[in-house]
Amino acid sequence: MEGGAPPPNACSFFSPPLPSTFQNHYPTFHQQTAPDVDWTVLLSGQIGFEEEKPQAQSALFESLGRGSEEEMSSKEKGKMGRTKKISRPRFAFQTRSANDILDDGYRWRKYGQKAVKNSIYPRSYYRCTHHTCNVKKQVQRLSKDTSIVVTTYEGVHNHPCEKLMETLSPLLKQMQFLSRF
DNA sequence: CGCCTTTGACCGGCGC
DNA sequence: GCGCCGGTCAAAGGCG
Repeated sequence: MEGGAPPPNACSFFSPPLPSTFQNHYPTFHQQTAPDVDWTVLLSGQIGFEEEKPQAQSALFESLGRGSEEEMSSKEKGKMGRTKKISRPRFAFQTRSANDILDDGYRWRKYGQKAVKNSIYPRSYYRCTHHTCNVKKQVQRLSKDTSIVVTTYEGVHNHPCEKLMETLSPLLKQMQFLSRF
């Protein structure tokens, strides 16, 4: 389903298909990515809301072994306060990389790992460590092509990216200093 | 000591 | 109702 040749290097990944929301919220991707990362497929190039999902994305979800991604949209079960069923933006993309974990500038805490059907590799579940932010992501290596890692983001960060701030703050200080003259 | 991963248990949805 | 499956919890342990 990946139409066309995969972009050869990491940075070109950002050119056309990247959704602006993604760039806004994961600004450090192009700075932090390891050299061995080869961005192969960005699914859909848009935030995959549950109502309208792009073809490529549903195709990926199928290839990941999940029939449908509507599982989050049902009513509030409210048992144990465990489920917050809010319709959240979610999208997935594939990368070709030796390590499963991409450094996207945010801090993540792993909260689970499950073996999934149709895949010899487990799926890992991560949550953003920021208190007020409950963005999640799933990471899974494809069993068909073991060099490909599929990352699925769910939700939008409601706080700045710490690593970006770290990188930027000395620059900002210098700019402030220079602007006084 | 704080933050993280690991890991088995638990829960809900879904198909039969 | 039952069993499978995916997602989450939480205790325990590791590491700097």
